[in-house]
Amino acid sequence: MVQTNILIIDDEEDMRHLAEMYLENSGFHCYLAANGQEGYEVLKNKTIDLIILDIMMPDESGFQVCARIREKYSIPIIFLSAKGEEWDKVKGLQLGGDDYIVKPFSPGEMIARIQAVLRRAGLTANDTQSRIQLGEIVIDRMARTVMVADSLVALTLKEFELLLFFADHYAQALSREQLLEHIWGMDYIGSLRTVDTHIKTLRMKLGVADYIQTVWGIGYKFEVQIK
Amino acid sequence: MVQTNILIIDDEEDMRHLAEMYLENSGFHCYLAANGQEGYEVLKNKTIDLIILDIMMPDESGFQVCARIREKYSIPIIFLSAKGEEWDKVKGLQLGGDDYIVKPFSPGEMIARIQAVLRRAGLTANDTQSRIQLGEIVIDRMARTVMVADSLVALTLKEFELLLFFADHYAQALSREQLLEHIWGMDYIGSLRTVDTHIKTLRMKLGVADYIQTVWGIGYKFEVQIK
DNA sequence: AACCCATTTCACATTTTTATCACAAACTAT
DNA sequence: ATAGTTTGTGATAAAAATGTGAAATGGGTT
Repeated sequence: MVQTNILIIDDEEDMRHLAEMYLENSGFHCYLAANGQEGYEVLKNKTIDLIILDIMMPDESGFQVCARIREKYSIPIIFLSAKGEEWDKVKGLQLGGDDYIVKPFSPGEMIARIQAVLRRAGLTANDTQSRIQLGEIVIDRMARTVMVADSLVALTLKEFELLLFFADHYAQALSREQLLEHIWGMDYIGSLRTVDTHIKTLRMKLGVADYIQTVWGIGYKFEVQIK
Repeated sequence: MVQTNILIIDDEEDMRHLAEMYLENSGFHCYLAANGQEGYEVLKNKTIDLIILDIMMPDESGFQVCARIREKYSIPIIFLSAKGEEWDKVKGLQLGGDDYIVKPFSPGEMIARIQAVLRRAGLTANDTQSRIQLGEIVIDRMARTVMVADSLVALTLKEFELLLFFADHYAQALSREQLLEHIWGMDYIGSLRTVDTHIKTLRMKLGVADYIQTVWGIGYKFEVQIK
């Protein structure tokens, strides 16, 4: 079984090593680069499955580096952004299968995002591709079962798909429109509030811990709470 | 009827009994050992077909136990690992036909893995391997016969193929489309509901225990129920 | 042709899921 | 604090999916 190789490009040494530590701990193998130039060298010589790329870097910005990488490679890229202000810029870009993480981030968030992106890219994120674990929740895509704290929870079709979509977009705020479009289909005509009802039942079934947070004025976000 | 004997080596009592329950429910016979030493004793005195071995154990680690077992036996071993961090160690080992399961696992996943490993290991013209046992059901691929609770049950072609496909995709939710495509052929044109009728007759013939579950909005799933 | 059996289709009963509404509660901005 | 939004939720109606008995179809055999 082949290891997943991740290239981290960030000018801050501390951040590089922090990310490396998180990732190595979860069984990924890391290559580090302090700037775009070093990154290109690694890309030339190693097989990289995913790139984590800081946006704010002195010489070339992350966006510039991304553009240059994209000339030759279609490797998924996850952006790291330091401040909230850059979010929308990243959002603005239509990045396809890619994603972005805002600092500071938790190990769990980082791993979840990476797995989600790898899953979308069709790579085997973890060996049992069928299973996703998020906190006390274990989702089995193949069996279409969900276990919460080691006991099986029965979900309906829509509930299951909702949870799966949240898992694939871990820690991202998702609008009702987005959810309806991806789970119900873009031809869905009906009330946005339908989502609310399903969120309600999902919350109930997933138990006391509030995995699904309300993002006021936007929609919902799935995240494992840190106690 | 030939029983498949499985030896479970794990220091945690709860985990031993959980695994035992899962396995006994699927028609396997289990021996339990709390450490390597106890395991060796069982191996000396009993015929074991497969070993489930926890990696993280206080005295001897699972890896050490594995090495000692391998000096004398070539019985397939499935590792149990508790944390993500150990994955890559397991990955690193070239374990041949063996496998590993990451906790927490679902009953379905465990059974599916065991079946897969047994099938791979069974390349040694051992006629027991054309047999698949799932709970009270024993399927003989070669003879194309099915026994439920030790008595022969006559299945039609489609019923048998359906059951076989379920067995080969144990604990997976399968859509009517998937079933039609693989059993009837992808050129099949007709009602999806045809599947329902065959499920109905299969359910009837397999007896009271509900092996075939309905997965609402998707299709069906074959699984031995835990009482 | 008549028969047997497996397979498919159909129609209707039953069950489960989904969508909507109305009102309560929570939040935001002034 | 107050008005105006937005979200939470229980109840209920509507829709969709499944279970099932019976009838129709089809292929092969006597």
